[in-house]
Amino acid sequence: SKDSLENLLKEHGYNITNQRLLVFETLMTKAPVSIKELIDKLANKIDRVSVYRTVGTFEKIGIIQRVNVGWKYKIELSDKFVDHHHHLICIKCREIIDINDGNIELYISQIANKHSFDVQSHQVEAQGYCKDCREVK
Amino acid sequence: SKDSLENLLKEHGYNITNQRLLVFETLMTKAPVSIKELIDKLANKIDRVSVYRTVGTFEKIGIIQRVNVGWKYKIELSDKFVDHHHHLICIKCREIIDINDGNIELYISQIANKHSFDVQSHQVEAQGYCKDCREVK
DNA sequence: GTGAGTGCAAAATGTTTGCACACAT
DNA sequence: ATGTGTGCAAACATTTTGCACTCAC
Repeated sequence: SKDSLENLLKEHGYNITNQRLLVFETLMTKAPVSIKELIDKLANKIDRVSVYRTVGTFEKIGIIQRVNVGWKYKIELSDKFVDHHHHLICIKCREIIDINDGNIELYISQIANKHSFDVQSHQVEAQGYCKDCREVK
Repeated sequence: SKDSLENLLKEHGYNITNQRLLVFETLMTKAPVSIKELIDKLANKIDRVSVYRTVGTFEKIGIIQRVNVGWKYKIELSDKFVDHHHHLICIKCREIIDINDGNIELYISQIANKHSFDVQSHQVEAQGYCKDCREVK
């Protein structure tokens, strides 16, 4: 049921290029990456500028989403490719733990209804100490 | 029960200066502001660099918190000065609607427990169309 | 062949740092 | 008087733009 990169690109009238495939491939590693990490990982394959542009078009057609980590953002594949989830972020070791649970969506839509607000997307994020770090705090 | 700026500064060994008072005053207008807006509003009173530094120290001692709006961040007074809340952000008119509700904290702590995660702070944010904009979408 | 995509250079924007002077205590 | 805070200049980092060349279709 998950979409394919090629289809999404074609659907929106974008060409399939080696650079776009490479960026996508890098994002497939699952963990959110900062744009700097993305640029560095692909440094000798894609120009920095093209990484920015690819991220821009990927975002526009819903291939990726940005998640906020410590007031910088990171990039991860969108719900079209990965199950919808949220993040727990350890403020010591910087680990990012995915959480999946339907209740929160229900909760958000209830609140939104009260305000006649039509929700298109949402994020939940919590910072704290992960299992390993909470002991040595 | 809310703290005062002066106390917090003194407690942490910071001086009370006109610049810090001015930044605080600007944030009192309640709506989250971007750092650019802050700099511009105070342009002929405080140097850009000092705004950055003031935001840095305010954040360090918990006077302000950053909220994410469309992958940039904005700045607002922390829970020490304003009741804890979350945001609905209209993707058309950019209005930010505060939401207050205790259930979500309960929900987050439940999930965190499952992962033995010790939550220190959290954010919930939803994007969509506000009451006025959903009709003309 | 044609238009979309890329790389390179450069501009624009955002943020941090060093240092001399000014101000709060 | 002392040391913290500020402004200015400059460094540094991040993101965007212009343009000629290249590649996907």
